[in-house]
Amino acid sequence: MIEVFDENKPIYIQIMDLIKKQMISKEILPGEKLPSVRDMSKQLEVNPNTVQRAYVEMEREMLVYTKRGQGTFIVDEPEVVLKLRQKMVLDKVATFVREMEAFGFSHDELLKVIESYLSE
Amino acid sequence: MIEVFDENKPIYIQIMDLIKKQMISKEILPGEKLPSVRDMSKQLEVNPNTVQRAYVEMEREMLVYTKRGQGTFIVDEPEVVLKLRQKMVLDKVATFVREMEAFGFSHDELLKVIESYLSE
DNA sequence: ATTAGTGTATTATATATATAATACACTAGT
DNA sequence: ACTAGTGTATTATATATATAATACACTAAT
Repeated sequence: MIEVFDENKPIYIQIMDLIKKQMISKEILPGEKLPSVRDMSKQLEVNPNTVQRAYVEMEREMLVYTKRGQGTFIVDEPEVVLKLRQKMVLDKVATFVREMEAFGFSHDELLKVIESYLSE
Repeated sequence: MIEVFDENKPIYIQIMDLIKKQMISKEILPGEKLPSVRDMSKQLEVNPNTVQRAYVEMEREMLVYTKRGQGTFIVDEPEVVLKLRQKMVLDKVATFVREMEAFGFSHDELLKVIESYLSE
């Protein structure tokens, strides 16, 4: 499995994160078809059942839907993707801030660290 | 197990992260004794073997050492903790930036999102 | 010597995760 | 009707993770 987000997580979770990332960055658009379970499993060098599990979970989260015999598709409503984007961005920022605070960083220090990192 | 960092990770990894966080934020200092395997397991409501595994892994990483019959201790050299802090902070910042970029955020947008989050 | 508190080791069991191989069912195009 | 490409289901196996219960070995204090 390719490393896109975090290791030490189950592969099926990593696959879900990968697809969500593609939805958010508009690499896949509402209504578009995902690679078939078999294709995706070859692409990621992962067992088809693992991809299947990721697809089923995402269907449960109402982010994709399935047409039997045809494939699995991203939901058609762009609003859903927008909300996902907002939620994931908020989550990432909140987690980052919380963890930096846990390290003893003030908000000012935190901003400075990022700025200095970005200016390299 | 208490949720301090990330779920979807093995508990023994979460325990290691928890201790590292305490080292970095100076909640535990160089040379100090960690809670015994049995105490820690009660504190975290986790099996003793799981705590043991976390301790062994951290000894492998040279962040703690063990005196048989006495306990497990944070390394004595403050430099080691400083290096850990630098490494973990850099890692967190880099990961955060990388993931936000993957979401399609420019550096400017990224800074603005954090600033607006912090000013709430 | 005894005791209490340490780390350490062993064995068994359960659950989640991942792979593997195979089969079935639906859909679209020919 | 046939075929290729879909999702879906089943069964078996392996590995990592976590718990549980127990025992052993070392250290310090009494």
